[in-house]
Amino acid sequence: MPPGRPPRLSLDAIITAADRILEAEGPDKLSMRRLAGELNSAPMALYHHVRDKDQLLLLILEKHAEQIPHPDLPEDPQERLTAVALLLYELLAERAWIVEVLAAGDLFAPSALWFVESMIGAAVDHGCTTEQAVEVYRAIWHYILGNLIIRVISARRRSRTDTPVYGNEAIAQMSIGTYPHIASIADRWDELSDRDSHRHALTAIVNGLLDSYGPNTQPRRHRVGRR
Amino acid sequence: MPPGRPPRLSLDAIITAADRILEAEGPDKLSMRRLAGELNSAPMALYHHVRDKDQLLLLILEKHAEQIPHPDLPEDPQERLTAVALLLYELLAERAWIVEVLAAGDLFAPSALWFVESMIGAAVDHGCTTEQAVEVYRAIWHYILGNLIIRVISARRRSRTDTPVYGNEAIAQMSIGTYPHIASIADRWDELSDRDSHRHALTAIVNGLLDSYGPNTQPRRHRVGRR
DNA sequence: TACAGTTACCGTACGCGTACGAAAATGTCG
DNA sequence: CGACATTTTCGTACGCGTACGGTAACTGTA
Repeated sequence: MPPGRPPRLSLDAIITAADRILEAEGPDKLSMRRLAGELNSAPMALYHHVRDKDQLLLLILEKHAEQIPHPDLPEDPQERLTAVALLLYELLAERAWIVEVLAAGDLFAPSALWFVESMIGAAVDHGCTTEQAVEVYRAIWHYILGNLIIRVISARRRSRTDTPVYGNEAIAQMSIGTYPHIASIADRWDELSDRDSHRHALTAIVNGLLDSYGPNTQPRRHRVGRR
Repeated sequence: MPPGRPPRLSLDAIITAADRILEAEGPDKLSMRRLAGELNSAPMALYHHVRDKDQLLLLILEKHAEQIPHPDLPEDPQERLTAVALLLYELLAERAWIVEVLAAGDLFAPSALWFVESMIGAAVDHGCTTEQAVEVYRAIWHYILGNLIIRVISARRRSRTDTPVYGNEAIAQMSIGTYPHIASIADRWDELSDRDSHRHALTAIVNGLLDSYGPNTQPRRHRVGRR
């Protein structure tokens, strides 16, 4: 029996309670004070088990990641990389709350390392050096993160207030004459933005990255001609 | 002379003061209370001129954007798109504080619309339809944003505490055996992450996107084979 | 029993963004 | 001179994350 005051809280209980609030009432309702209340404890007591709120969210993500089965993947490296990236995207998109933490680092919960490994592995199988594969992985990750952040944040803003996003009027006004392309689609901007084109874009990005580091290919700083 | 209490504050003065704090002491020091103090005013007085802090930051960005000259660009659409994207990236990377607002929407200050227009225009010149060009632009923007966010946030974390990022120990432990590729570069992870490979990645992404929507090309949902 | 060591908890306090409504300072009108 | 409408400023208050230092509850040892 270890010495010291016996714990009343436990990391597991904290994570479970936090996850429950998250699922039931959304990320806005999850605060350290609220969580402590739920656990009949003081807010600062949580900080003995958790460094900060970000780490708590990360731990919740880890818990989720553990339960995600690893699917069978295509043989072809290029297809495989695309498939994993898409899978990762969709899993994260279902959990809007993580976006706030994801930015903190480029790797996530330990259990989610599988995704990193798969993506780097696919790039290596395709012919990349390990260093190149890491760069490919990071580029894809940056794209996914940027996409998620914009999607989540603007969705959240829409749900809070009914005023449209910041500068839509700016588009309409500024662009006439000066910015012909923008003007020509200004009225359909939101529609075009909402369309989930991420499948196509992700595929194209993967192709572009792998092509640039392809087998029998020296890294090219700029590829000017087409094909 | 309009009726009503004469203003003591002005939007311009607010923006200027905020920008000064930002340049001089960094984003951490810019708070609404501090800013109000600087202007010999009460915090809530600012909110008559500005919707919220995010909008204030956006206005500062707008002020910066006005002063950025529009450079000459390459003729070739593909090169041009890459050049604009790189330029945009570098301009934003110099202003780490904006990252926090950028997420709020996919377009930024009105003056920055020039970038959007240039990128969409280049894609159109390359042979994209307008709709496709918007998708290309957004994909590139997502990548840039994701890259910036990770770069800025992790840099900020490093500067605050000297403890390394979250799960580096997790990499080292978890990955041995299970995740061979990660294990093989675990010790060099930070080094590889820091390397600014964004030029190459951005070029490759642009190429991939334009190829996928290229001239004489039907939009392909998945391109499986190579070349 | 007394005391030290160790672990877990918590009370207080700070600065943050900002919602809300009252108050101040001007114009105009009767 | 009021009375009023209009515009701007501001005092108060809420909930947030969390730094800091104290206290409580247990173990072992003297």
